[in-house]
Amino acid sequence: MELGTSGAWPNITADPGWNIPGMERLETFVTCATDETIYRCDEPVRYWYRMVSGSARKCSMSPDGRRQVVDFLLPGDVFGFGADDVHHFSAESVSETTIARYPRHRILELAESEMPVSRWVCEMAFEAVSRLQARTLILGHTTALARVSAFLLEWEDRYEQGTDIAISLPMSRYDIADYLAMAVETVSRAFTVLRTRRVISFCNKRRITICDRHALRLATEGTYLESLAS
Amino acid sequence: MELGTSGAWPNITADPGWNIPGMERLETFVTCATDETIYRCDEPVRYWYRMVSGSARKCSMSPDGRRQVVDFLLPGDVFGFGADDVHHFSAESVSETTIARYPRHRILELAESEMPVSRWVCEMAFEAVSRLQARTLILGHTTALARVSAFLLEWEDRYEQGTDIAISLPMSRYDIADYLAMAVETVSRAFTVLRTRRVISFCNKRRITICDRHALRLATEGTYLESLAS
DNA sequence: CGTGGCATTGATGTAATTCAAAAGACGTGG
DNA sequence: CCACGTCTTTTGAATTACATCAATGCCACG
Repeated sequence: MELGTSGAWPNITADPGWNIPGMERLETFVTCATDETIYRCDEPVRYWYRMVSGSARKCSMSPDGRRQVVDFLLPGDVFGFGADDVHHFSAESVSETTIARYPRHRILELAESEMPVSRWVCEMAFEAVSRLQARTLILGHTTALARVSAFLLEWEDRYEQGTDIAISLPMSRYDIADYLAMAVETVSRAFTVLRTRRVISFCNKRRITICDRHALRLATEGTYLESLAS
Repeated sequence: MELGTSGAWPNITADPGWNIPGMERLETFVTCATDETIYRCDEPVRYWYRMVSGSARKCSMSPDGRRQVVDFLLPGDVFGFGADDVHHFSAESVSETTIARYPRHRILELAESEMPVSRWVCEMAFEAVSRLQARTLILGHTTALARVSAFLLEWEDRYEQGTDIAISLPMSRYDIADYLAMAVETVSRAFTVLRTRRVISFCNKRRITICDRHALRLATEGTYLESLAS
């Protein structure tokens, strides 16, 4: 999945449904270092984007300065698209990232004549819907432990790491907190509880292994692992 | 917007982008009383639906019995669609409702040949995305008062009630609680705080007027109206 | 006129935020 | 290589806000 940093690009045939005729002529690749801005809120939508490697976050800023992470983006995810012609969120890279981008108006033109492109746009939208719905269910949990557990299960599910057992969390605890709408300290405490009860273990602070998947699932329901307090 | 209960149906020309050639032959109308099931979770997707009048909710049930309201549906909203062929949520009417429904496979067939239909499907998906994103921002608020205030503002925005000043909340406090992921009592207390501080006023329990829109907006940021406690 | 579902209110315990501080990770430049 | 500063993560103590339990009021409906 890692494609390197720049220069000549191999064909992206790894992503299913990705060899859409006409699309490859529209795509250009860009690379981002960590914490670079991909697009800003209120900016006109010039491109649609597809994650090739790395990870990114989609954010919203409240007038009072609070940040919300609306979505984490992983390879295969298409983002920055929609009916509207201005971005309602900003997007930033979380780690070193490569992104394919497509001029918006040319995609829309192409979608008018090319049915496969049109169908592809639909599929992308459907995927975005299901990702957002999954996210809604996570945020719907009332306790901190349930939310963090649900987040880990979602992340494990989305983050296909090949045969690797450990899963990497490229984002900071702050990012996770802003994603789950809770304080950083609470996120950290939840991780600590899960670790001390041997539900997860740390390779390092941003790499974990899920030891007891069943306990994690129970934790999302708030039944097992009652609270953060011992 | 009220179309009556059955019999001959007028042309639905009120909804923008709604006279799609070929679509009207697919649509049939159904009416629901309050709290009727439109479709169940895990059921195969036979139809896609469009709200004509009334209101509905899309729900998810946790294994432990907790309910989450994923979305409220209002006239114009299209729901129950997606790439998948089983429903991942259930849908129930909140009040007396009329719904237009379209056989799923025939829509998909039609979308293959008819570009306007394909474009329409995209538009519906985009709308669903923006609705879900708005919802995510609401759930992202940390305090109860902020969430309830954000909900009211969203609802006012979506619920176009013509020239009427008051806005009606057809759903129960339980529905709101399950939508905002909080306890019913907390929702009730938030309403009470907003009422006693003259930010909103009640016509009756399910009909309110927003008196101080500015204060409501401030409340979503958690700055004004510090807490539920006096 | 009672019954049952919905809504509100009060009292209490618990869990999460907040404030504060320390420890760990990481890079920079001496 | 180590000292230093900054950022991230963790932990502790105090406070606040929410969930829960319990009770009452409120309608609508039979």
